[in-house]
Amino acid sequence: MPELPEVETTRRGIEPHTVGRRVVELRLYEKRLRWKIQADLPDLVAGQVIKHATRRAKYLLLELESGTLMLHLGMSGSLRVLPADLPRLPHDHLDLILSSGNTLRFNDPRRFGSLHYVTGDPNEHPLLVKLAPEPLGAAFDADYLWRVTRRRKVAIKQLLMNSQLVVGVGNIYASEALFKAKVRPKRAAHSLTRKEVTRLVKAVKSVLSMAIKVGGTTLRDYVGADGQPGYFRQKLFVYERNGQPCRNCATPVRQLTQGQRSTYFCPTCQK
DNA sequence: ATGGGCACCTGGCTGC
DNA sequence: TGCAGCCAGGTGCCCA
Repeated sequence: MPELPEVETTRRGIEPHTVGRRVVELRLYEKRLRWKIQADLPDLVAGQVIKHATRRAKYLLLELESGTLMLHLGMSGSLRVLPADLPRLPHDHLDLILSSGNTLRFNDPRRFGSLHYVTGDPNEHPLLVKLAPEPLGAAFDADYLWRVTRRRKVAIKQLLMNSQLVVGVGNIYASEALFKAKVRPKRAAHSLTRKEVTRLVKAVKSVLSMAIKVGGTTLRDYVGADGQPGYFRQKLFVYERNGQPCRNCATPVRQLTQGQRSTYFCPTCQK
C-alpha cells in the first residue's frame, strides 16, 4: 500500500497521540513479519517515553529515550490509534500500549512490513544508510536528477522507484509524476532532456505534496491512523485507469508492465 | 556498477 | 459452488 504520502499521513496521524506518551507495554502477537522480530524487543522498549515521531523514506521512526523503533508498512500495513481494550482483528500483529490508555496497533495482512529496534543513529542502520535524498527535500533538485540519470539506460519509471536514487516514490506516484511531467515511462533515463528532468522533479514534488494534503491514496485497504481513507484516488490521472479516457486529452490510458509492476500512461500526452 | 528477476505473504477477483 | 490463476501502495538479495 503505502508510499511516502501514506506513510507521512500515518506519521502525522500518530504524532499527537504518541509523542510524550510512555510505552507501557509492547504486545507482540506475530513476530514473522518481513524479518523475524527479535524476541526481547518488548522488554527493550517497555517503560520508555516516545520523544519524536519522524519519517525517513517509507520508514516510520519512533524515537524513544534509549533507542528508536523503526517500522515499515510494507505493501498492506497500517497503523492506527485505538482504545487499548478493542478486540483484535485478523492480521493485527502488535500493540504498542500507551500511557494514555490507547494503543498503536499494527495490522498487515501480507506481512511485508517490518519492525526493528535500533540504538544509536537510525540513519546508520543498514536499511537506511544507503537511501537516497528525500524527494520533498532541497537535495532532490534538477541538478541531482540530471546527474544520476546521465549514465543510466534503465527506464525512467524504474529509476524513480529505485530507493538508492530517490526514496518514497512507489508504483502509483511514479506513473502519476511521469504523466504530469509528460514523459513516457519507458524512456531510458539518460535520454531525458534537461527540460524534462526539471519538469519531472517538479512533478514528483507536487504529486507527493498534493497526495499528502488529502491524506494519501486508498486503493484497497489503506487507512490513516484515524481509520480514514485517503482521497488522492479521485485525483489520479492514469493509475489503474487502463482504457479510460485521459483526463487531459481523452485518449484511452494504456497499461504496460515494467519490472513485474503495472505502469499506466497516456500515449498522447506523454512523449 | 548496473540491471533483471525472484522471493517473501495473504486476500480478492476472474473465468472456467 | 469450487478452484486455479492472476493481481495487488515494497524492497532486499542473488545472479549475470
